[in-house]
Amino acid sequence: MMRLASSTKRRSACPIAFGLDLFGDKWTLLILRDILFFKKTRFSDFAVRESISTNILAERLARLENAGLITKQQDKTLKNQNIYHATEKGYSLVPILLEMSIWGLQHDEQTPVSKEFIHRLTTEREQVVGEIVSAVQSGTFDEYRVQAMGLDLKLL
Amino acid sequence: MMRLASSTKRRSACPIAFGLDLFGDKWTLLILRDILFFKKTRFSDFAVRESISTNILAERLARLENAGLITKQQDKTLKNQNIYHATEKGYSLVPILLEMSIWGLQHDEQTPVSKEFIHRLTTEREQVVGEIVSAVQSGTFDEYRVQAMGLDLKLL
DNA sequence: GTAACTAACTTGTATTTTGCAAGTTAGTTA
DNA sequence: TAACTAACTTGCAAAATACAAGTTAGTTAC
Repeated sequence: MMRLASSTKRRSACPIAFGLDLFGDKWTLLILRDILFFKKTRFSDFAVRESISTNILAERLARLENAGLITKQQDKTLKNQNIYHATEKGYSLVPILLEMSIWGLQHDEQTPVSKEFIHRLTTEREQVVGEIVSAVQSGTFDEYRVQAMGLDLKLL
Repeated sequence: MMRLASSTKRRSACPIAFGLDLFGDKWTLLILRDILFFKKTRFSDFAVRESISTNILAERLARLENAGLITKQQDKTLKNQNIYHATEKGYSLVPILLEMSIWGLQHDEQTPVSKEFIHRLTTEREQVVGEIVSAVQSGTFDEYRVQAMGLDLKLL
């Protein structure tokens, strides 16, 4: 009942509006967070923490694939499962997600992240960002969260 | 019919989700764009380009004020008008908006911004970001857009 | 080989949010 | 003082979201 050439809607020539037309909702960036930061690959693993509805998830994944941010491929051995990966265009959203993470960490009074880490974020920001990017790239972000950010694994 | 302590909804401990709970929609960041980048101050000037509905605008402004990102004050001389300004917390969203702008400029094939500027954005990113921040701070962003980005004033 | 199981959706429907048009109101201008 | 205006508010149709349940191709256990 939708999914046109994606060129249908275009509110203005503003680059921010352009982005928001694609990911300006409560869910899209959380799905991308899981794909980009946590290397999740399967339908049933996305935005589980926030309990996304499966119909919304399916719609967003289709939209992201359509926009060229992610790819969907059938698992070679387990053919009833699909594997989602970010494309290069998808990876280009990392800086936005990083800034949003930093902002949230600095303004969420209830964050479970350690005060020390948040302090480092303001005093040695570039250093910390570098660490996060490295951890994400090497696939050790989960460990980094526990060790550097003081998070409990149970908190996901 | 709403507007509770804003602590009502909280999907997860994720800092990105924390941000999205506040500005995860198609309009909030456009209003902040106008306040932060274009120094707009009045109700009827926000997101005009994208023709926001007045009820949505009113609701978002109330939410932003409630969250401490903007302030609302009555104009001293023209008492039928209100003036909105960003707080320090509001200004802290600039990095996110900047990243979103950069992303949009680099991926919107129909952007009216000059190819030269977009090229500079990839080759001398930090330099360009510095220029933008300076232009915004000095209140000359409109001129900067015309001169450096090759935009027509009519495009707003 | 077949019954139970499961990942990945799809469908139906109630609820919420958004969009659009029109109305209101305090304060301003002619 | 009558016309005008900024800043909303209200009413309602349309779209998006949430929640529960159903479907289906493919996998696993026996």
